[in-house]
Amino acid sequence: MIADQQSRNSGAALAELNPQQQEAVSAPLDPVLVLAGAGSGKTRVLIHRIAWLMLEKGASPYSVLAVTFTNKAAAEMRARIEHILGMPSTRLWVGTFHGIAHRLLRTHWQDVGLPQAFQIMDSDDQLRFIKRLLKNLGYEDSNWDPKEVRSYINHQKNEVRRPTGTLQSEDPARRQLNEFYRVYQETCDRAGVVDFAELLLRAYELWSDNPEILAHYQQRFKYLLVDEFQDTNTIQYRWMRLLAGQQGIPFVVGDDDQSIYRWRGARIEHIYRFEKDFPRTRIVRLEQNYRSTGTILAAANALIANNQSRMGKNLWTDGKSGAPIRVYSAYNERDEAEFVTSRIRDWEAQGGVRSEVAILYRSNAQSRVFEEYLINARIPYRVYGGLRFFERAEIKDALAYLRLALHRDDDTALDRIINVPTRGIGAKSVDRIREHAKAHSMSLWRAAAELSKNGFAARTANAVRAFLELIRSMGSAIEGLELHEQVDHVIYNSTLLAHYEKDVTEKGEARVENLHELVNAARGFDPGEMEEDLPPLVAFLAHASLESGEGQGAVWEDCVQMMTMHSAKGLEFPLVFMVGMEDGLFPHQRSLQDASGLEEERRLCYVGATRAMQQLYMTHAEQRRLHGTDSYSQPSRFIGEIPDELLEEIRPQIHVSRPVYRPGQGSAGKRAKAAGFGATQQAGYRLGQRVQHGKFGEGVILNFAGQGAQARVQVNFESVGMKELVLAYANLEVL
DNA sequence: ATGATGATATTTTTT
DNA sequence: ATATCATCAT
Repeated sequence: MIADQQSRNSGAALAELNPQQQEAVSAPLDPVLVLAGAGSGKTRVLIHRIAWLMLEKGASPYSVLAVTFTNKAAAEMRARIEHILGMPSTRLWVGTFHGIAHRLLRTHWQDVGLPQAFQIMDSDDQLRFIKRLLKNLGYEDSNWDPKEVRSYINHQKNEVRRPTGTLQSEDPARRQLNEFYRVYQETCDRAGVVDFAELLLRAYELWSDNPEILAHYQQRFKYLLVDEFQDTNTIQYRWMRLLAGQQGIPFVVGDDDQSIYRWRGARIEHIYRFEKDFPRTRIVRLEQNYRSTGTILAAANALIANNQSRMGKNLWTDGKSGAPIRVYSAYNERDEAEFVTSRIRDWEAQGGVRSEVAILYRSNAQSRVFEEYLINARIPYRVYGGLRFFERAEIKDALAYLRLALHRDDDTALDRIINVPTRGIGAKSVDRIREHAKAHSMSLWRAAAELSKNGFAARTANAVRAFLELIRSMGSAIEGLELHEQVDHVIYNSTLLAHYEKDVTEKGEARVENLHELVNAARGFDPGEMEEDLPPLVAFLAHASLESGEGQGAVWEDCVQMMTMHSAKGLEFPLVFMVGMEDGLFPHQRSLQDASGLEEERRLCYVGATRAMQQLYMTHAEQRRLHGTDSYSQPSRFIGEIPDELLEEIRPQIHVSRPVYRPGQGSAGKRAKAAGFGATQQAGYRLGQRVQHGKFGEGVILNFAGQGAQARVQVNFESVGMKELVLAYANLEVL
């Protein structure tokens, strides 16, 4: 299921590559832009380029910097490089932009004015931080949404803008935001915490402000390789341009048609301007696809051709054209799930492997119905996405204790756990601690200490003192312990464990399990060379912030894979279901405002379709329960953009798929409600039946109501949407 | 200080 | 449907 299966150890850098791949891999030592379509072996080319540089050009591993966007991709890349070189490549820098920036900052903390033991805030920490600060500054009533403030600040940073540089704005609201940004940054600096965007910005400034340091790295990293180049945002691009300078040899690989992260700052334009910024750039196109059938590629090509702004590429294959793309029109989301489930059963019956099947959807909420049906059919599945290990509340709580035990002045940590588990220090008291801290510009810790001596009522004072003492004793108790013993000590003595053990629900059990798993993670923690000079606990905490912990405790069972189309990027599956293909859902309603939003949705659809190797299904529902109410929509326009001759419409089964009653399942009530809506057939009509109306045109029957002469029917018309008609007068023609 | 109740707003995700 | 958040009563 990982892309690029052809990668076998070839021994030589150029073996088993097609001519275009070879051209890219062995391009002269000048800047190279590889435009690589889906499934054309782009990561493979990047890896072989590194091997080629080292084996053919005698490049030292020391001179190579390879950058990716996710930790998973970085790990995979390192493994594949080691595989192809046949030796461990510890000297090679392979990492994410953030990981590399972090490493630079740990080395050069003095040059960028950070404390040696600076802490990293993940976006959740950042949000809490902003909320707290907003409160502190009395912005409570101004209807500022903390999330919007966060995205504003991050956006500024991603665009390489400091508050000082942007303060002069005409718009007063904007000026206020910038002012807040300024205070936010000051507060971060004082607390010695760094958010994700700040990692990149500081690393950028490290170089832009210190020519001699920049020169050192420019000399060292002669070869700079970037994967998924279309996902770079402004700061990342400027950073790599700085490093490349005049002498560096960047090798970037990307696909403008697979750019789906504009909403988080990625700029496709970097692909377009690359050859302007780097003279003598050689552009290589990889258009031969090794993944999908001709039909799937033809559909994907036709679809993406509707986008105006693209560099242009056409995927081709010398393989078979394969089966048509099958389109199923369900009449509601349950029918859709049942259809998919039954097709997966068929796949299994024919000896297919479950992990070769993927259900792809636009938004996470859509997974639920499929889970229900798959559970019922006893088909194991795995849902990707959702909370990762280190993002779970109980884990973050435990880590906050550790952080506080390590640095008393870590306000973010203190704020998080001062009353977790509840120990009688309520919001009011915490507010007073904040006030005091603010008034005397001191940390929350010191403020709490001072107020506990003089200023709180006896009961609160006692509670606060007990808390302070708890942290102090933790601090001294964990000194000198092994990392996993430190973690173990904290989860017990913080009473977090006992607190969650009281919760006998599944949720509570999972939390207890997670806390134990945290001890395990600490036991198995290997700082790697990036952080080997740091104290283990500091390294562990940085690791926890930077790596959210994908794949923690993953059970390797043969499972159907369920995920959003976003997270499917880079993966491939023999059998793919793209579900919820409805206008409003996909393309998503909120992207329909402007053309560029729609184009990004189309690229997402392109990404989804090109995941499929052999068989692609697209399904949509006439009626869908969304946010608790029913909505009705038309098939996605993207289906219409695929030539008819590539599609095969699957007629709804004659039996109306009414959920079967299953004894012992909890949601019988729900089901009864759904089924009890009315008959599923009525005098020549059935649910899902296409009908023609004199005035409204074509539509689909979604419901029946009433009896005899009052019998009514709900029809979703293509032109006017939902209508309820009295059968006796409607004069519907069955199609 | 805390648990219950009602209003609100619901893409996509990595670091 | 559901999760999160503010407000209110205990």
